[in-house]
Amino acid sequence: MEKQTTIKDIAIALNISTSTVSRALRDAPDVKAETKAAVKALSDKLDYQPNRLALSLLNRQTNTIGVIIPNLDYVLATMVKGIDEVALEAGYTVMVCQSDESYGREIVNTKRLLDSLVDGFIVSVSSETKIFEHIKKIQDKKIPLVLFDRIVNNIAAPKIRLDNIDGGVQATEHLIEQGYKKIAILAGPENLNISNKRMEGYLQTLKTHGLRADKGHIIHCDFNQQYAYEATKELLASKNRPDAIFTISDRMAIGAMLAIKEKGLSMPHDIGLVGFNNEPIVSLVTPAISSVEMYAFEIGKATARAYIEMMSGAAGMSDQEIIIKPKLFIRTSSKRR
Amino acid sequence: MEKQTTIKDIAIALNISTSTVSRALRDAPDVKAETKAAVKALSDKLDYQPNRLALSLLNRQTNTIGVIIPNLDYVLATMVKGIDEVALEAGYTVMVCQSDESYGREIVNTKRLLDSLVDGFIVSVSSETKIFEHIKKIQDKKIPLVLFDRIVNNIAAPKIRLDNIDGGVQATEHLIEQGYKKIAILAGPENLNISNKRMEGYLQTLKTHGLRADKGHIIHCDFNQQYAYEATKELLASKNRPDAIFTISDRMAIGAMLAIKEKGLSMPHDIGLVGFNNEPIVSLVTPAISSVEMYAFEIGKATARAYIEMMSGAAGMSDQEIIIKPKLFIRTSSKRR
DNA sequence: ATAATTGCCGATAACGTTACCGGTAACGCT
DNA sequence: AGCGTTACCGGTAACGTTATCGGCAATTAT
Repeated sequence: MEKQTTIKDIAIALNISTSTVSRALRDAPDVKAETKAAVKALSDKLDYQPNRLALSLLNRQTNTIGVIIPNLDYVLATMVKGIDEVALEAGYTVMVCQSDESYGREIVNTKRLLDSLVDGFIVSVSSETKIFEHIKKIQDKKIPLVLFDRIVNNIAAPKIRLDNIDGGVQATEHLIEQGYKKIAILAGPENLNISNKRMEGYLQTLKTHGLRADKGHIIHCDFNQQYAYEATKELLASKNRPDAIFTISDRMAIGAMLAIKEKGLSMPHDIGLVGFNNEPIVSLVTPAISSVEMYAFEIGKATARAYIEMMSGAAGMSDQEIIIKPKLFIRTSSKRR
Repeated sequence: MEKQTTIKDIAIALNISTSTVSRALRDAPDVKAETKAAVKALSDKLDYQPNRLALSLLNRQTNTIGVIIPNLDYVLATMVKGIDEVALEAGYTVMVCQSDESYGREIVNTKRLLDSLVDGFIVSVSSETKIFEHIKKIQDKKIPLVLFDRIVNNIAAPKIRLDNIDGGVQATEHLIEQGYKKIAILAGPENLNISNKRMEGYLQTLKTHGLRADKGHIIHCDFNQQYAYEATKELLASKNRPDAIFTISDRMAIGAMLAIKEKGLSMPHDIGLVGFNNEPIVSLVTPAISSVEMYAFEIGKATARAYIEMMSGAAGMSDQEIIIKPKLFIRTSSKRR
């Protein structure tokens, strides 16, 4: 709250002009060595720090990245960590705003950051978002934009995401290989792209192996353990009981596991289970749950790098799509051979 | 990247002065109604948004809160959510920086936000931080500061935290009541205040009931499932095997659970287990783990409220300490009566 | 010796906004 | 007619910083 020391304070104290102080601090060539020394000594003593607001106003850039994410669950927090690491290294400041999976909050956050606080955006859209006018508005203003994880297809921007189809393929392929025949899937909300892609991989793989997905074996439910638990209970009570379940998140896998145990069924013998995300928790429950690693930290880092590259004016970035390959980690819950 | 519409653009287009535009936009009384209407119409059309940098520079305040936290685990992410909610409501923007449990990163983050980007701080220190000069520097500059969760004792600032001692008491009291006699504790790093306070509650309660803590039953380990798993394995193999374990986090509880199961012991019969944080996961594993709820979301909201109160110049805030009471949720892992 | 260069520094404008002061015209009052 | 009041608006300075230009003295080149 106290007024910060400014370049002017130093100038007055040393009886020179602010211009000279500014130059001295930036080590400009046309300043006498002793003047430089005096300025630097005093600026250290007064603990001078340049006012970033003034600089930003002048240069029309803030060196701040606005990151908009739907929540702070394990995966997104890890991605943010990756973004943070690379961005800080490159001298950017990161501003994280959660939309809390709400379309309205996402719009408010976008608007807020848009009034000259950031000079670019890194966005992962909320599961509720179906209209993308606010995202397009960013581009209309020619403000750099990178999309990651939960991307939007019909917007031309660098996109960094997991190969979700391949994740679904790997999980399903593995279950089939282990001899499971009736594989169910617990998917997320219907309009959630990442969920649909994982399911696409699942359906593809079934088809490749001449299997057909029972309609009742495809469940959409909220990204939530409780729903997964209940959905699994129903699945297990149905007449055409599945012998394996692929869930598109680990939280859901744990919900499913609970229902399976409650029913007195054993994994991997009676039921095979594969999750997604490879959260630390999956290797600590019993049985340990097989899960698809999505390299969230890497995705975060790649996202920040793409942003930086775009800022540095690299051409042809606008439709670049970086696709990270997932990898299935096989554990007890699905290994019966 | 395109230049934003400014007040000047509107002024020129309407052939009036910037002063008038400014007044019109702020609904000042001394502007003709039709001028106001024209200005507003054009500003809507051009999608004018005031430049916050210019305003901040002028008013010497940014309406931005710098939040510095050690990581983004479940508890802290929940707290940040609480801070976010209240702060946004009150018109503040929140800037979150993770120190990644590193003293160095914490200092860098503090310095970065200090150069006029925020006008106040909300801080939870990293587990590595033992020197608090960077925190004191904030106060030296008379910049508002609120501490939460992992607070620093010898700094005079509003503090919002859990009653960690009481959490330890509740957990231990419950285990004793259930008939457990040899209760071990898995604590965190030795200099971590929140861990030590929970342990203090544990020790107090043992004493109250005439029990003595075996030295070998007090384990310090990193906030990490893997370490907890190994520590528990050792505990269970020791000659004086405990009949209950209190862990100061749920992640550690799950690590402990894994070791207990591996040893073929049953909960709650052979071993009682109580965790801390009450993360959603604990009710989804088998057996469900008793855990101390710390109301992280509430702590976050209370923190933001304290910050706002302080900013509004309320006197006598400087040493206020808000202490949230925890509550033990009893589940299968420790209920044997 | 004169011209050109170099070394060093100061003044000014600009970034976008608002607070403050001052000014003009129209109106009403005595 | 002369005065004060009101309604409305413009000009200027300021926030902290740097880019640009120009200026002066001292040094070097011709």
